Formats: sequence, structure tokens, C-alpha cells
Amino acid sequence: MKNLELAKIFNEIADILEIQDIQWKPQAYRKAASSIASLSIDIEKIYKKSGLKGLDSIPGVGKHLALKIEEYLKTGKIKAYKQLKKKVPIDLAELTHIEFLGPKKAKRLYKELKIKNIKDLEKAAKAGKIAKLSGFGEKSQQDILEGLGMYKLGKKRALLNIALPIAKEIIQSLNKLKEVKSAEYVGSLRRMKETVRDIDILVISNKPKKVIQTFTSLDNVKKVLAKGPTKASVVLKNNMHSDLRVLKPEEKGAGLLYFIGSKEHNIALRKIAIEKGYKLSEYGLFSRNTGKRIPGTSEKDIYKALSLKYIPPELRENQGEIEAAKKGKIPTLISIKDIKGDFHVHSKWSDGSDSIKDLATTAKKLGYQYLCISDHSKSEKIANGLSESNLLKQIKLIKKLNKNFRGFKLLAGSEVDILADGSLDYPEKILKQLDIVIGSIHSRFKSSKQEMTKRICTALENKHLNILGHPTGRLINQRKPYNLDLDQVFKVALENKKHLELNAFPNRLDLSDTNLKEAIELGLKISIGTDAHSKDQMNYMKFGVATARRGWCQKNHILNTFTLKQLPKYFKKL
DNA sequence: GCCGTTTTCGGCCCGACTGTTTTCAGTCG
Repeated sequence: MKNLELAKIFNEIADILEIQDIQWKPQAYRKAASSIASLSIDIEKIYKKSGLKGLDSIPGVGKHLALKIEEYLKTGKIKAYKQLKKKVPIDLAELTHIEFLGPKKAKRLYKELKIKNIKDLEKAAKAGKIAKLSGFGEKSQQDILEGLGMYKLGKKRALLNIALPIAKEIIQSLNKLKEVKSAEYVGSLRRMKETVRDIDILVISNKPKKVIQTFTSLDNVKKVLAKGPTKASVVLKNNMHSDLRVLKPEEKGAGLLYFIGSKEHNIALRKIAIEKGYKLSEYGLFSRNTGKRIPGTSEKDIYKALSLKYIPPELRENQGEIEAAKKGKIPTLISIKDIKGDFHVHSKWSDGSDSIKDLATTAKKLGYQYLCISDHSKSEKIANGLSESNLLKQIKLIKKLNKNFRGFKLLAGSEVDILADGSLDYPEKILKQLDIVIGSIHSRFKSSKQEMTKRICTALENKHLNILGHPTGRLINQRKPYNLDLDQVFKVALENKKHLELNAFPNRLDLSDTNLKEAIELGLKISIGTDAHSKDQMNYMKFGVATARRGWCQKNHILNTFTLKQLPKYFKKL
């Protein structure tokens, strides 16, 4: 996938053009970069299939940029970019990662101090050279030094299971104030993006001063970055940033829209507003002529005034949801209430920490009808994988426990290793005694694309396998997906009537949102498994559901929404 | 450089906060 490489280059071109005070072009490059970065398919595929015309059909990509993309795909470089870099030999992509340092300041630093990269920047800042520049001063230098520290610390974005509890705690503290009418987390966290950079909060109140004061003096606040009458920005103790905005009650709907984002979604909405003679900002929807507020203060009201169906936050990425809303075709997304079971949990028989009985109790408390115990298979020595005899014992125990349940059933499963040759880690006589077999890759991650694809497809052709576990093997912030022809895997899964897992563990979320969208469009069914290694982790289901929502999944796409009675249609051995 | 039921020119989302200013540019979201 060269999508992200291209997006990065276009963004850097935008920076360089901006430095040269060139108007509008930077915006065009940025827009193209953002739409390329959010493509769900490989840009190379688009080009191979439909050539320049295909590239031209990407929003924000016209004739000229299409040619540049073609050049990059063919030669691996873009001449115009090289020339620009020669002219402005600064590592802008790196430098502008520093908070409060944008292209304009970077240019001045280069002109006056020959600063080209982070290293030069650190040296100059430490030597006190930056403070002496006109227009910079002590504070700017301090900001840069701190930004450098943050850059080193916080290159990685936070996982949802880290960010969400912090956000909820902040919300709770703010909601305690009588001045607060409502406090909600917004931004990418509200859209449940797989990782978030900061925690954005929107408070509705007529007394913003008090709210800002409380927010900036919360226990969890390490440093206050900015503090104005309606807006504040802080660094939390874990080095994440949190931004607060306070709006008035009548501004709530527009405020939520604006702060939930995404930016791309908002830009698209504002353009529709303009077409209709309105102006949309975080304060509301207004008539361009009279400046008067258009009645209605909820998000729904605003969508309605723009002739759009309500769009749930998880879909607001400008990836087709606006077009769908225009046609009134926003799907009814799956919700956590639809979930009737979990297909992937580990007990202390392998590397989990709780007993099967405790896991079952938790499942029943969650209102589930079934829970599939899926411990590791014998090759997974490091995770205490079950020997054949132990697995048989476990199956017996599950059958015994089931006798005591009403309206609830434990399913005897296993997360069976897919071995190097694509075979499964237990012999047929064992596999056929299991209710559900999840096949997963846990070794030889660095195989070639061809090998890995063949290995997984062989497993998918095995009649005992039901679900392909964490299909791409990525670990967010840690490990890239395996080299894999995912289209081929989807195709073979479909042909063999196999299901794909959406592993809900927060550092996996595998399949990803865009993968899921592709999979369900093909007609594949998805099984959400928490991969819980303790009963508490069974709550990770919410991250799975959120990711499914981001992948446009409806109830009927997700196996976990089916009742115990309906399951045999999808799992023959039940 | 892109885009188009005001389409081949002339627009391009909108506003808050900060630092270094003496009216605003730069950055962020």
C-alpha cells in the first residue's frame, strides 16, 4: 500500500508551498493527501484497474496530481517534489510534528538559524538561540523545548482502553458542577477511532469561567497549555493532551458536530451549508443573508436542515456517509445491546487468569446467551496451550457445566494455531469434537506475502475451521499486519463459508474498520471475539462493536447478534 | 491545484488562543 507514503509526500509538498506563500495550492495538496490517506483500497489497485481516470476520480485529485501519483507508482519518486525539497531542504514533516511549530515558523528558523531537522532544532533551542530571534522570545523557545520532549514521549497514539476511562473520569468530574448542563467526550474518541491523540471534551454551560477553572485544576492535569474564556488545553499526567470547549445550550448541536468531527466530515457539511445559503460553525447554522440562526439546536436538526439523515459519530469520516445520508440510506448500525455472546475468551486452562465457571458467570451477567471458551492449542507452549488430553478434559467439563445452565450455553472451542503449512494444530479426531474452531496465526510473522496467503487459505479450506482469528495479525503501535493478500483471503473464506473474526482486544481491532466494510460488502459474516484473558476483559466487546460500527456493520452482519437457536445455521456442529 | 444545478473562472470552512505585537500572524482543531 503506497497510500500513506503518497499522502505524506503531498502533505510535505503542501508545507513547502505554504512556506513560499503560495496561495491555495497547499490546500489542494492537503485535501488530496487526506483523501488518499483515508482510501480503503490500495491506490495502486485503482491505478492498475482504471489508470489516470481512476486516480482522477479520487476526491481532490485532478489531472496534475493524478500524473504525480502515476509518476510515483511507476518510478518511486516525484520529480517536482525533489525539486521543491532542493529549494527548501528542511525536514518539514518532522519539524511540524512539534507542537506550535508550523511551516511558517520552520521557515524562519531555517533562514535565520539553518535549522533543518529536529536535531538542529534541539541544539539551537538548548543554546538559547531561538529566544533571540525577533518574533520568537523566551516563551516560544520554551514551547519548542517542551514540544521536543513531547515528541519523543508521545509519538504513539493512545489505545481506546487507555483513553476512554480517562475521558469518562474527566466528564464525571465536570458533570458534578451545577454550572454544567452537559459534559461529553467528543473528537476521535467519540468516533471510536482505533487510536486517539488527545481527549476532547465539550461542555454546555452558561458559566464557562467556572468550568474552565475546574478543568484546568483537575487532579489529572500536569500542565496547562492554554486557558481562555471558553477554551482550555492541558497535558494530563500520562502525557496525553486534553482540550475543553464550553458552549451555550443553543449551540449544543452545532458544537457536537464540530467537535466530534471528523474534520473532513465537517468541511463537507459546511460546503453543503454554503450551497443552501447557510453558514455552519461550532455556534450553529445561520442564514448567510440575515445572519439569523436556523431553528433547531440538536445534531439531528442540523443534519435535517441540510437535507441529511442523522449520521452516527462512528461514520463521520467523509467516506461515503454524506452521500448515503443524502439518499436517506444510513444503515442502522449494530449496537452493544444486540450482542448475545462472545466467541473468543481464554480461561486459566491456557494463559487466561479466570476459571471457566467465572467466565460463564460474567457472560450471564452481561446478558449473553452463549460464551465460547477458546484456549490456545498445543503448539502455543508459551501460552500454556492445551494438550490433546487436556482439551478433551476441558470439553467434558464444559458439557458438565452446561447441565446447570438455563438459557445459556458454554461452547467448546479452541483457538487453534495455523501451522506453517496451513494445517491445524490438532488432529481431525480432536477437532471434530469442538463446537467452534478459531484458526489463528501465531508464528512466522515475517513470511512472504505469497506464503502467508497460501498458509491462511489452506486453513480456510479445512472443513473443521469456522473462524479466522485476528486475520491480519497487526498489533496497533507495535506490529504491522502480516504480508497478506487480504482480497484473496476474503475470497477463499467466502467460497468455503468461513467467518472472519473482529478481534476486539484494543491493541488488535483486527479486522480494522475499513477491512470490515470490504468484508461485509462481499457477504462475509463477522464474529466479534474479545480475546479476553480475564473476565474483566470481556468488556472489550464495546471496542469490537465500535469498530464494527465504524465498518458500517449492521446487526445481520455480526454473528454475535444471533440467538443460540440461530447459531447452527452458521456453525454446523451446534 | 481542484472543482462546478450560479461550471471553464473564481472561489476555496471557520473560529479561538497565544506570543509578541501595538493590530496581528501563526498554529491548532
